[in-house]
Amino acid sequence: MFKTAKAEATRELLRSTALRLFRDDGYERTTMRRVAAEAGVSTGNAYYYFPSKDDLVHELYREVQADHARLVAERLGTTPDAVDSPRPSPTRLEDRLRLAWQASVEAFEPYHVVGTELVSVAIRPGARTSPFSAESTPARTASRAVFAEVVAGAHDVPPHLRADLPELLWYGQLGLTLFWVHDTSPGRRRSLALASHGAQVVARLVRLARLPIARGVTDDVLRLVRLAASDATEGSGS
Amino acid sequence: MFKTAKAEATRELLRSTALRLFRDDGYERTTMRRVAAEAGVSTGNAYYYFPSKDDLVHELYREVQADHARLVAERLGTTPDAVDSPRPSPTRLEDRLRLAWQASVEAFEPYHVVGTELVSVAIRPGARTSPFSAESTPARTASRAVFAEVVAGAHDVPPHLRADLPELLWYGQLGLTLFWVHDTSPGRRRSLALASHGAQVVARLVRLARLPIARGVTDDVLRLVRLAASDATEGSGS
DNA sequence: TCGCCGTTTTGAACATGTTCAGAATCTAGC
DNA sequence: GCTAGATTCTGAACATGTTCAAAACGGCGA
Repeated sequence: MFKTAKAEATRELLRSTALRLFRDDGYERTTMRRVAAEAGVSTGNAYYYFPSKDDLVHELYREVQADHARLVAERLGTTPDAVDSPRPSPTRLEDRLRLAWQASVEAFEPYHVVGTELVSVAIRPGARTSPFSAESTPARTASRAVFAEVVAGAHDVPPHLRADLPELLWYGQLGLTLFWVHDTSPGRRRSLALASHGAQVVARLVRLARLPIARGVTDDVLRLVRLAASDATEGSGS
Repeated sequence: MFKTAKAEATRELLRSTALRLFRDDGYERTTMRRVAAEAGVSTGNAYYYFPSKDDLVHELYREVQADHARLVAERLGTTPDAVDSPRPSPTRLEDRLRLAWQASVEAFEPYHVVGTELVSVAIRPGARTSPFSAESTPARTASRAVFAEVVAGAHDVPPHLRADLPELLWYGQLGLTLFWVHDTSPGRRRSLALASHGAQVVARLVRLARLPIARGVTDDVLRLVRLAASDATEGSGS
């Protein structure tokens, strides 16, 4: 399917229309009929390209995720064309993490009205739109890659943490998103504060993890993370 | 409304019918029409008692929450009638916490098929069925009370942690539930393991928090928890 | 140009969540 | 016992997500 150029155009028109309506009017008021009508096609045609409304939400999810990744790459100076780098990219974990988490708040901001549904839809396990499902592995991988880069470029992360820390930070991102959805403070100030203080705490804990006394608990935490991480990959096999 | 005894009976019949159907057939196949039909009343009548399908899911949420609280109370020996206590209730945080978290996996088990929707519905901020919303404060408070009791009866929790630790453990419960929803291992073995190892990690961290070196990061974590905790109470004011 | 076949599009139809005007039933006061 | 008013219940109607049989379109070989 989607062979011809016209088909691709129709699909893209539907996609952008849906995203605009989601952004401006929220989830419920964005009717499949309305999306189709505003795109100038029939209702059935929308379903030809997007099998369900959830799939349109999934497009939104991917868009926002991509925006976040782009924003972080820019600010970490990871973009290939580093022509203009007004300030050098930070190398401390705390700074890099704060930057990544706060960037997510910024990237998500235009879609705060649909945030709820975004999360609600994203959380459904069966749905192929869930970030935990096997079929959306690319999106999930991309999301985790952000934090892999955060850790990779930090000079103050001990070697034995480098492999699993990104996963842990990704869970933090999940929690931050959950908080953000419920955050009604102006400018999402509380979410930004949570991101900032969260980064500080993580950095301190990582620093502490170097000490011999912390060795035991560190190992335990890593084991726990690995246990949790194998969930999605193993659970969805059916 | 719901003045007469017959009305109360109808309401209860609808409630139990819905819960049974949710448990046996899942969310989607439990139609409002079907609930009404199997309860022997008209569709409209179901809406007289439960304004939306989400409200029926909310009943399920409350039921499961109550089951969890009851189970934990039994095993911690907190029940008023402590006539038969085969073994003394544990006083170590690790044991109490493991018990509480693992009990949640047990209590949720019958409803694993609807787990997804349970979480999905529970997470919606606007909805009065959300555990974060002001209107379901009782359920949320009850849920947190479980962990307040876990901490209260533990002999190995330093004083400066006692106030905020329950909140933190409640977040852990949230995470565990999220994991459980996606857990397809037989007997939910992975979730039980996560609960067990999680309890171990928490206990070790708490032990570590006594040391002077950990003072700084401990304070930061507590600040973070308080920041996160004020979310629900403040955000829902509108 | 014509006809074939895969691709794209249509609009009616269906099931479900939800609303609502009114019918049925019950209770209280006489 | 009887009526007025509140409570409880009904079933049709509506909007929306989704499906599907069939129409329209488009390119390609004869």
